Amino acid sequence: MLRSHTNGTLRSQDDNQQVSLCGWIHRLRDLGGLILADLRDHSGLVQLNLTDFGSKDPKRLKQMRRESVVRVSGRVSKRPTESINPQLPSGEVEIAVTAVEIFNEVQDLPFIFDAQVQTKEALKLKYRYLDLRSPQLQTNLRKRAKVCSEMRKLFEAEGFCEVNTPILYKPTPEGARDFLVPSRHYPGTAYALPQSPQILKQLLMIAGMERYYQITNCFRDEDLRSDRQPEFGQLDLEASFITQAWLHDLAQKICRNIWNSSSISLKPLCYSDAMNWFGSDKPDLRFALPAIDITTSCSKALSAAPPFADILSTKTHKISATFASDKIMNFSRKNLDDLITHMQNNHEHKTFYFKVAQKTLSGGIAKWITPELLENMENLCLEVHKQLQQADLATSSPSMLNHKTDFSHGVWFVSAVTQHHHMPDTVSRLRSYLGDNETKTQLKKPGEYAFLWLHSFPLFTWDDDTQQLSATHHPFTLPAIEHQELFFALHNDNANNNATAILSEAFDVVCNGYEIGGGSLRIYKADMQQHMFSILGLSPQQIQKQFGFLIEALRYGAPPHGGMAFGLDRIMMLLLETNNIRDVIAFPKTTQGNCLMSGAPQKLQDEDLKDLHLKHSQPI
RNA sequence: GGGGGAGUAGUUAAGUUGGUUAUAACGCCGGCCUGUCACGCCGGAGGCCGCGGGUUCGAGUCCCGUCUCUCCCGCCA
Repeated sequence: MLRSHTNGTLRSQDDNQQVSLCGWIHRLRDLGGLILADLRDHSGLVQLNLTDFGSKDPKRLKQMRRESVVRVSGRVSKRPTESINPQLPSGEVEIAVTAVEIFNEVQDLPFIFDAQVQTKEALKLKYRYLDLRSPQLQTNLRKRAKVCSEMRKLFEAEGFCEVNTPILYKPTPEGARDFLVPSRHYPGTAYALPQSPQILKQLLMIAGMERYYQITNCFRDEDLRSDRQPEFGQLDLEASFITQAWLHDLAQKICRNIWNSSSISLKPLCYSDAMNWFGSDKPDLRFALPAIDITTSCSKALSAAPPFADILSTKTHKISATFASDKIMNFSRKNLDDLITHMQNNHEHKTFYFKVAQKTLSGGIAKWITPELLENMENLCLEVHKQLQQADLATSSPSMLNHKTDFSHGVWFVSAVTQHHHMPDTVSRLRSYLGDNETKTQLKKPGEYAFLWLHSFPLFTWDDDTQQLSATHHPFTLPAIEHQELFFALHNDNANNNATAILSEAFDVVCNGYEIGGGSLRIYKADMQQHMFSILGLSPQQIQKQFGFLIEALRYGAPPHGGMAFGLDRIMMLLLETNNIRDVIAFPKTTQGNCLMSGAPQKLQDEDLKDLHLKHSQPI
């Protein structure tokens, strides 16, 4: 060992000990007759007293610049009482340094990475290894490792076996664009990097593994965001002979373990309720603020109101309302204008408001709201809140409404759309706007997490672009047990009017408005899987070519099975309360998919292309 | 594919209706300083104002193009 102790762990009990320490010079303070420095390693800081050393060897002292990496030898000594630093765990002692070895001097640093100043993202990414020295990123990476290690313990205890599935695999037609790796041996062919190990883990169930898990990276070649990287961590699992209820309990154990809280419960909420109440399949249930459907009750009352004339003239219109009481937020005229502007960025949607104070209506569309309509809206709203209470959702939130008197002060928001099956997403946007203004609204308490088990998703979604049914979850999802007859009654001829009414055995785990995981029971019979592909518009030839091996495998004794996957990056973002995915990944890429540190992706040389049987489509 | 924001010293920023030598803080270099811990004080060096074009007597500033970063929409089960 090059060192005898770690820096941050030295205490007054170590007084007089002879020590060798390694680390980086964190700061150096030359007071003239007294020279002090902080030495940093993973355990923390300790103060070096370099006064004697510096007078003997001023040349080497000069080399001990900030961030040089050194070994020092010396003796632990208690600091004078008046110089104890209570802020520092090792603040009662310092090291009287007698010898210094400089492993590496340091050039002028490209940025001041331990200062409060916010350095530009691009520069930090270029020197990521320096940025990673910051305490915050160190903590984040260590916390991520801790979560993974706890997960491994949990899965081992539950009888799961970790199996590595290949990174070089096969392009899949579902979902996102694949990253492709051209093959050298077979001209014109390519591997794809997996978007998830979905089929492979199902094959492991057919192989009799019974319980598989893997902590692995998955790849999607789509445009990036502050919470999205081209490769991302997944906590993936699959199990045989299980039910959805079993998966719910396992998911709950996983969340309790990660958040280290035994009181966490994944509260069940079905998809249609989520959409009707919150206009979203991943609502943030730290607060209530549900919408009510007033389409039928308000049409007559509002038919004379000019703002609604256009929308009410369409047959498919939908009108919803949400009440935000003064208990949550006292809206100024400016707040309201900001909010309406924020929500109005889609032409098919319109949102209006009116204020209530002491039974008097004012502002916005107040003059078209009749007393009967208002009464009706209050009753509908109370009814929904009652249902939320019964489902144990958002019950501790100050936004819950229990009595008529709760409506005496506040703002009603009325959203109208020309066409929608469920609540308009204006409802969802209104909720997230109010939620995000927590300094004003105080809807969210710090450190609070609201978990949901979203279930009963529709099996299919109608895709207007392709004029076809697509799988809501993925094409391996088992139709809801009670809807399997309906499923087999579907034809592959586009005349499936009631296909979207068929529910599935898919579910999502939602936390604070983020989808952190999802899964399903899977189809385990060949004929059902084949039928599914044909309903989705695949020809028998396509099915055979792309999924023939899976369908064949299902004929050799496939057990009933199901599983799920958790997004590791999202979970870490929630745990560490950051909204940028770069904070939870060691070497992230930019939003254009570049690695500024290494310069990846890199231009290919002609000989590389030749090996891969590729040509540039245009000169580069 | 579309929209918003940003790019000035090593770093973070300021820069007025276009007008002398482009400011400051931190960092760096030199000097002073015996109890600091974001040490302090004095002095100094350091600039293709992202890149290319245009308007103008004159452009960091106005216009066009382009590159990069960033945030959002589309997209991502």
